[in-house]
Amino acid sequence: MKIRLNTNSRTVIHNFQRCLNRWYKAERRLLPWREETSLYRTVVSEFMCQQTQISTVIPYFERWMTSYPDFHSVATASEESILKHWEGLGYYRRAQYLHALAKSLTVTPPPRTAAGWEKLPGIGPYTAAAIASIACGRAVACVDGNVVRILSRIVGEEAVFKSGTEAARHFTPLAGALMEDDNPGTHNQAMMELGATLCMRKKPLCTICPVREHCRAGSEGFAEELPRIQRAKTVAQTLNRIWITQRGRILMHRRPDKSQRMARLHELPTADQVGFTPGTLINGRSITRNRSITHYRITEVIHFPDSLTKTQKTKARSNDCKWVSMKQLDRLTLSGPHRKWIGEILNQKMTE
DNA sequence: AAGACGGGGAC
DNA sequence: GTCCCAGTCTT
Repeated sequence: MKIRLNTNSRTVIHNFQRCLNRWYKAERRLLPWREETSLYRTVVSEFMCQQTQISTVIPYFERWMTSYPDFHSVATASEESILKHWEGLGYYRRAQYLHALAKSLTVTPPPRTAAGWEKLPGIGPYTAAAIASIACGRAVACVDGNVVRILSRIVGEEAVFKSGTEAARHFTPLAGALMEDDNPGTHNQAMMELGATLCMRKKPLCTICPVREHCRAGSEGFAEELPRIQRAKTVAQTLNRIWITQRGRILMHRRPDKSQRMARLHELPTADQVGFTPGTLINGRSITRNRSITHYRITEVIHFPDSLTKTQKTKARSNDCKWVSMKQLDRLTLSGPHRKWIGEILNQKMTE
């Protein structure tokens, strides 16, 4: 007999909800934003959790709450400080959107509906539903990567989706049909918790799943193959950067305000920005580091030229490069990998 | 609708 | 190495 979740049966839906809920109450993890709840803590946790694993978020969340206990303290903080708290977490636009959101809430009161939240910066369908359900008690289902994975397995959906976004849209009606009107926030968190701790991408724990009797792929043994989502092919890139110091200062590049990525963050200047042609760097000392983000694999080669020509210094200045004292370096916001590499280089130099 | 975003954990 | 995570925004 094939298992097929009948969403027209109130009895079936009710049973699904009850099994899920009972499991969640017994097994849920204690997370900082669950132990103490507020609208503010929900909003901050949802921003930090976008495309980021919970375990990565927790220390950032704690530090954030110590520095910024409420929306007001975020709204009045400098962007420099906001970005510094986000250093290493990635997707820095989230911090800038959260800053803008806090400022807007000093003018307009917080929305009470998902549609209202979705109009605010950095909030899309998922985050709007999460905040509206968890903090405002609205019965809207959130569909994140966890929920897509669970629902694709429950119905045994073998179609290939072109993107995660398309898959989320596809499963939104089903997620809504499974929604528990009495306790929307708990239901949504239970779904995501199930995805994070049992219905995992690899080796899902189907034998102890509270809703296994409703799951087609689980009962037929192909849960691990779902969902099927097309991924972009890995693209390799190489970037040459320059490490140049002069009288206790280091040359750093501040990314422009309008930069799509990492606006106003600092980096070691690229060879291009300082006017080094590739050929002139071949024989010099260098180190190589790798980083990856989404489907990009970036090899960064950091070169250590002895000095810059006058022309190169002029070019660097015109490209937003500035000499920064080593002491100030700690206060700038760098990307996570940059922060790490610079630390490694400085340690190396100390022991030379 | 597709591509950018530019971190990092878990295999 | 690959996959994808409590996704959103721009083009």
